[in-house]
Amino acid sequence: MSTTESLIPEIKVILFCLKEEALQVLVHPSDSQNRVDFPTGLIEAGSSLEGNVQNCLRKLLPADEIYLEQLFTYGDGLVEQGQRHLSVVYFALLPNNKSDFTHHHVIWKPVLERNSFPEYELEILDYALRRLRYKLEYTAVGFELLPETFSLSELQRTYEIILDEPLDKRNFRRRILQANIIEPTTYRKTGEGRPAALYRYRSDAVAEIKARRLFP
Amino acid sequence: MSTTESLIPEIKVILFCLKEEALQVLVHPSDSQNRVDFPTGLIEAGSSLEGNVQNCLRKLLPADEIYLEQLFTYGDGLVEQGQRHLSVVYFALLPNNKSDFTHHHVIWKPVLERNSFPEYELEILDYALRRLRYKLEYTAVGFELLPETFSLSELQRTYEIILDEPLDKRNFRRRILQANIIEPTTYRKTGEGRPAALYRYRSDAVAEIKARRLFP
DNA sequence: AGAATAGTGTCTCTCAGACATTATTTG
DNA sequence: CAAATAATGTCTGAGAGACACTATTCT
Repeated sequence: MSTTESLIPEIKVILFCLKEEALQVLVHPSDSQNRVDFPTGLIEAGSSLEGNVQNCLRKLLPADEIYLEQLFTYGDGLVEQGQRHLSVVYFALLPNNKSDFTHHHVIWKPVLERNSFPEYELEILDYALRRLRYKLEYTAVGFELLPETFSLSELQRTYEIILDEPLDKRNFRRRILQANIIEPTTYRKTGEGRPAALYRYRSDAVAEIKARRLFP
Repeated sequence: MSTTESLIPEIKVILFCLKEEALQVLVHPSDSQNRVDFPTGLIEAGSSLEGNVQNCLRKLLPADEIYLEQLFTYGDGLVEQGQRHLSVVYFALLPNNKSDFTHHHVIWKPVLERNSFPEYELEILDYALRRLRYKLEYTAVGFELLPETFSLSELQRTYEIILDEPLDKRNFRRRILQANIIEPTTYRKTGEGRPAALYRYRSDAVAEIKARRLFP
């Protein structure tokens, strides 16, 4: 009942990225054992919540305008130094061609290495993952993890990694194409096999997807 | 950029209820025109966020343990008296047999009377409504607006009011029954027509529904 | 008997999932 | 021409939506 306790409003970001055939998250490594932590920042009253998150990320990596979504606000999370935190948690997606940077205070951790995470962080991570998987199904948010143009095979692989299950090639293509959110570009050759057509998502589909966001 | 501005964390509740064949929300009526406001409370560091919301509601009405769900956290909402608010918004559902109370600072307003609400409140309300409708589809949350036992017709009517569209009787019953979340009880007679079977939801289905909550 | 509401079953069409072969490029 | 990856179409089963009549109670 001590109303004298101060309540510190902060934001937290769960930033996902595809690296080395695995879904990874950005964390601050910690001195001892597995006390990793997600990037966190005090909320500055000067700008919007999303703005705060973008600012927080800009300090850690050289990418701007990242896909963001509010996840949940936790009020009874960590009690540290006798102070309570009110954490507004976001999740964010970083295209994999922008994930190669080095900043000595953050590293990538595969989400499947579950014992890298303390209990509380794991809970948040699981929830973020559920949301990501869920959105993937109805909103095709997978693009946000890829460069501007990509092949259907790459996109399918992205889905498979996130969902952690194999998908049927023909059914996948049918679904994606008839969702009418991507459009073809030109060709590209890799060293191996038949060249794949490259797609990008339709610029007007972005707005459409935003509008489809039931959970902004 | 003035970090000196203080940021006041608060909670807000959008409480829905079924009254007079309409979906209504609880608001503080305001002196002039249409400046209604949703119930709001400062966050006390002593208890959880949900606890804070329940406390806030207990001050306004004689009902306990109400269905709650976190909606969204707004950081750039109202700027009042030079202070910014950080509003964690919840939505809540009140069974219609508990909605008859009088408290001089709150009233019920039908959600369809859209011009009763100022712009910002309307935005929040719309979002809450979308979420409610959405959850109704996959989680059968409609029960939370009815007394403990109810007929299938009453349940269907509830759905129709919330979704604001007529539903087919046979399809509705099929869907609800095969979802396996309600069980029959005994009969009751109304003055009119054939008596309807009364149902309640399966107590073990409550846990199931909670588990199905993708968005806690 | 008439008014009022409860309760019940079938058909059709669309969509999701399983599934194997051909096409194009490189070395 | 062998290896590697891209691209393509059909069938089947399940579930959603449209639809009309019979059953039980009350006055």
